[in-house]
Amino acid sequence: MTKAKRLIDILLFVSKKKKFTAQEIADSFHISVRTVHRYLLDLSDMGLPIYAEQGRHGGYTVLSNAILPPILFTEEEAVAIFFAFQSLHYYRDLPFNTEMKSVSQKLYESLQKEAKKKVDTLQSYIAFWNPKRAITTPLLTDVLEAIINQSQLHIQYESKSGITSKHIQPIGVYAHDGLWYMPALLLSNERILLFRVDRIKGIKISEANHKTTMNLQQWLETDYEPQQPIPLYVELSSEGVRQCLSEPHLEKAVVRHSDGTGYIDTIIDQHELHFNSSLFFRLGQHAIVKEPYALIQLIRQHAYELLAIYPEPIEPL
Amino acid sequence: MTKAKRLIDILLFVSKKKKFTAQEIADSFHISVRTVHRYLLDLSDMGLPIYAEQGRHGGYTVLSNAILPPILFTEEEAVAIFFAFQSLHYYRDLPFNTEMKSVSQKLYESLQKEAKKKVDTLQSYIAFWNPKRAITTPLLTDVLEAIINQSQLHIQYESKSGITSKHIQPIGVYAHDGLWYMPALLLSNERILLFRVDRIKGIKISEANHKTTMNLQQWLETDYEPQQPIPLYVELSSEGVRQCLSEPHLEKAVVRHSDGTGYIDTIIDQHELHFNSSLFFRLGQHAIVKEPYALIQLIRQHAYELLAIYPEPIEPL
DNA sequence: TAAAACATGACAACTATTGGCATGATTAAA
DNA sequence: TTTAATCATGCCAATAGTTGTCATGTTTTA
Repeated sequence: MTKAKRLIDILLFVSKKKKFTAQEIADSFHISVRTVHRYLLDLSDMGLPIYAEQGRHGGYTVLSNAILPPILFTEEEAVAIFFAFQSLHYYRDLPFNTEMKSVSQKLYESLQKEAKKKVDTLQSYIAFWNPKRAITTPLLTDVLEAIINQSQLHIQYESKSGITSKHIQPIGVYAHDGLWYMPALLLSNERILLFRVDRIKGIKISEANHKTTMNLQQWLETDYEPQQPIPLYVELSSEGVRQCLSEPHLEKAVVRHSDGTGYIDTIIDQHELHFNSSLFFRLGQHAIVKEPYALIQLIRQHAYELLAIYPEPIEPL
Repeated sequence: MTKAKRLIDILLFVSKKKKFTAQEIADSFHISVRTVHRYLLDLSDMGLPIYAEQGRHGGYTVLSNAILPPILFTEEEAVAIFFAFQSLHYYRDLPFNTEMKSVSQKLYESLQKEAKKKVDTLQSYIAFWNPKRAITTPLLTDVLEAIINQSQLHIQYESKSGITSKHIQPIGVYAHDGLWYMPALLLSNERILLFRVDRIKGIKISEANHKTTMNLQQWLETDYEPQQPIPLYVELSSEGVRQCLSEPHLEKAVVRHSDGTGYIDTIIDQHELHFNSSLFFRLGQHAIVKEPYALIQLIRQHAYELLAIYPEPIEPL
């Protein structure tokens, strides 16, 4: 076992060092240069992408990035990795795409027949679907890099009012429903805004300035405390209950009676009114809003607006 | 290198066989029993969970599942695996949860300081968010197993009309927006329906009957051919364009003028009318429906219904 | 009690690895 | 042009590691 261990040690050493001479290795490991040559030949045979340059100032160069010591996985673990990769299948722009391919290949080759079959089955019966959008996110990788380095950014952003320039400190990125979002601190007024990465049209990286705010986890888990709290009370039919349970921002507030019907009794923010009016419009008689009056008014107003846009036809036929 | 190779061969052999005697290995590999004992000691030292039972009918037993030959990963590849696992972080019920944990641990231990830091950063700046629902999907693993075995199922399903029993042949499962869905062939009338796995309240597995229909990939990629096609024509303000581009089922149909405004000109199915009416209600003046008349009527009708539900208050104040 | 298994030690025979030396090829700088 | 630094490869004796055989124990079950 002594040689194998040595080989692994040297593998790790050289894959990290990238460029070196045989003499250096010999000195580091207290072995002869002749043996180093033999070892490197072995590693090369084992698949390490290494090449040598002849002559003065020559030496060996390893092409791959730093390599981890060999790891033993169980079949189940390999399947779990495939499963996780599967979950990203429907994203269009992804960092680490090439790496995931090479991992898949290495793993798949090592699997035995049955396990290969299991993976194949898995991939044909499980998916993590999200709308495979026509929208591309070409700047995702750049944004990601900037975020990991905690840089501040100047971005060109496409919003309602056209393309504007913004100076921001990103908090992180997250994917949701097939799109990538980036909450960031707007440095001009110290407010946190949410950007869609596909709407970023240009990036310029400023020097890192380490203005620590919150991290992404915190941001995602904030239970946005309503700044202008308004009580919401809605009576639900059983179908209304079913539908509202599928609305992330409301599901926790749904109370269910034994007969299947139920109600919502919670506090929402002023800003959510508009969003909710759209929901309760859709639900119609399955959700009767009792409070707040503002929401009822909003729904009514919407209804009137629409009736104005779509007037009674002259020839109804 | 000869011994290491042997050891790996034996490792794979025994991890697959699980229970065996030293003599069996000796015969299989044409080596002496004494050497087998020595090898097994080596494997045990290397971390293979193996134990021996003494006495007649004794022998060795390997505790882990089948093990893959050692694999070399680059740091980048390890990071890619973490990244993929990250994407599943917001799911509540997942198969392979324990395996993913053990993989993470093995990988993380092998990483060097810098790479560890990189992974840590990654996890605090990237997320794949989906509504971390209160809804649990306890039967997911069972459903999954049934699907992989291509079994037919009798399920207790909670639908609009209460809990009913259905005899189905699942096509697959997929996750979307934090919930798990299962398209399946309803055997009573040969139609394909979509079930929500969290609404399955009970499962009974029938014998596999291999009634091949379509696979999940096909199902997801079907561009549901409209059975009752209706032309849809909508004029959009620039804000309307922006919003409709975020609607998966419409985005491909949005045409943009140079001034930012645009229009939708496509064919939809009769069944999608109701869904669209809700969308275009929300957009109000940002999206003016010109065709079909049925959709306009639906929006008007909705508006009237709501006005009936929420009548003009007696004291408007 | 005998048989079937693991556990471990000793040792000679065998095999693989190592280091040292020699030779050659290639390259860049003196 | 020469020299020094480097990889590449072959040979061989010294050294180190591995193997098989035999011996001796222990544990468990028929």
